[in-house]
Amino acid sequence: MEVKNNPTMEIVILETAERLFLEKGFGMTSTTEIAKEIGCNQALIHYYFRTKENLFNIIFEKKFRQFFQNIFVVENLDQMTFQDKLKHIIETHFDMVRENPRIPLLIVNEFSRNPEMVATLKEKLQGVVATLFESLNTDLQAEIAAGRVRQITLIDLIFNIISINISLFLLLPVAGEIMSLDEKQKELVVNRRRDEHVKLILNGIRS
Amino acid sequence: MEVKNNPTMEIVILETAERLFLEKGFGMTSTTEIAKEIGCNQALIHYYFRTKENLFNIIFEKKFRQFFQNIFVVENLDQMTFQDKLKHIIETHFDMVRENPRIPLLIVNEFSRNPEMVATLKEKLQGVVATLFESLNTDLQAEIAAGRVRQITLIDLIFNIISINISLFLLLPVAGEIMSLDEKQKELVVNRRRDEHVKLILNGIRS
DNA sequence: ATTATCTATAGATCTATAGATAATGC
DNA sequence: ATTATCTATAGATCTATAGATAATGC
Repeated sequence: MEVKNNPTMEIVILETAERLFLEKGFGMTSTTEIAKEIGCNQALIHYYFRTKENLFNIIFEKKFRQFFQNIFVVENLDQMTFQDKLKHIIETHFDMVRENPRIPLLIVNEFSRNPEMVATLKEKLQGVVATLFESLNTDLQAEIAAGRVRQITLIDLIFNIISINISLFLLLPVAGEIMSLDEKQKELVVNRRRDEHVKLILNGIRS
Repeated sequence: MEVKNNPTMEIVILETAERLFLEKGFGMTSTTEIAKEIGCNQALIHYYFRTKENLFNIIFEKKFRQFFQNIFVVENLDQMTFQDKLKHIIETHFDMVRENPRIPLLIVNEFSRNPEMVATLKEKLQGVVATLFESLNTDLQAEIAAGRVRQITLIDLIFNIISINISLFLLLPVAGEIMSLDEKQKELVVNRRRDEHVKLILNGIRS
């Protein structure tokens, strides 16, 4: 129950493990490798976190929350039109995924390795986004009633946004290789796609 | 140089390995496990395929080709309008991904494990789809010129289609769990999304 | 004879723990 | 004294190969 005096090593382990788990996944990352990367001995990893599974779960939970809590971090949208709100939401989400491009892959892979983990975590974030979604749904229904937006459920609309944003960063490494893009070109593509996603979603729900 | 007399076991190994690699990935599938699943001894896997890496590469190459060669399997579109062609392409692609929902994950994961593999394979399918794309691009440019479609590159349009279709099947396991959907409900979602994808893409490129 | 399958095993991991030593906080 | 770090190692894999035995094709 003491406050840790020197949490540096614990943090270094967490950061290094996070990087390696995100890069190579659970199965292809060993505690031996984490230790070698840090420059300490392998027993130290287990001293702080007991098991590899435990270390992974701590990191996974953090990343999972980070991703889902920030699905739509949106404030001060009250004055905006529905179109502008949506544009803002798409762009905010896009930027968040750009900053965390490997989390979706981590989650998808972890789900097939251990579905219970996701099952456990989902309860913890139930209702976090509910309020935003409720207000957004009111707007959406109003737009549909006014004939400015075609018949579509909020869930489909949100799924469209998440899908298009996530898959860009999932596919970019492979697509970049196939199309022989260097880093600079990839960045141009990302910026172009950001606008394209807004256009696609906004146009895509017109009536 | 002999014709194999009894290729049954070789095929059984390929099929079992394919299933396990698709389910759990390269790192978390062992040749021991493949053998146990089949009911033979582990040495047999190596007798037929020498190394695990080699076995995986054979399967990966097959899946990679299967996925990219069939990106758009489309025939007899000549009589159709651009809208109908596009609808047909989206639905065909959707159905292909539905039949092979785990290939995208395999490719994305393999790329971060071994980028050279993808680099090697891309050359082999260069130009396979080029002809279709060329004819489709002609149509697209005509539509844009006629003012029926907004300014968009063919590559962005295709990327939109692939993205939205792939991410549904990548995300469905996790999303289904989070939304507590059973298999029947998931199937309903998939059917609903199929129509939604067509609407999204077609509406999304309107001018 | 040749090919397929098996047993056995080498050698390289990998995870986790026990127990020794070094560093740190009173 | 307590906590952090290290060395050493047990025990469980895992991949790959060597060499024995069983099955099959002439």
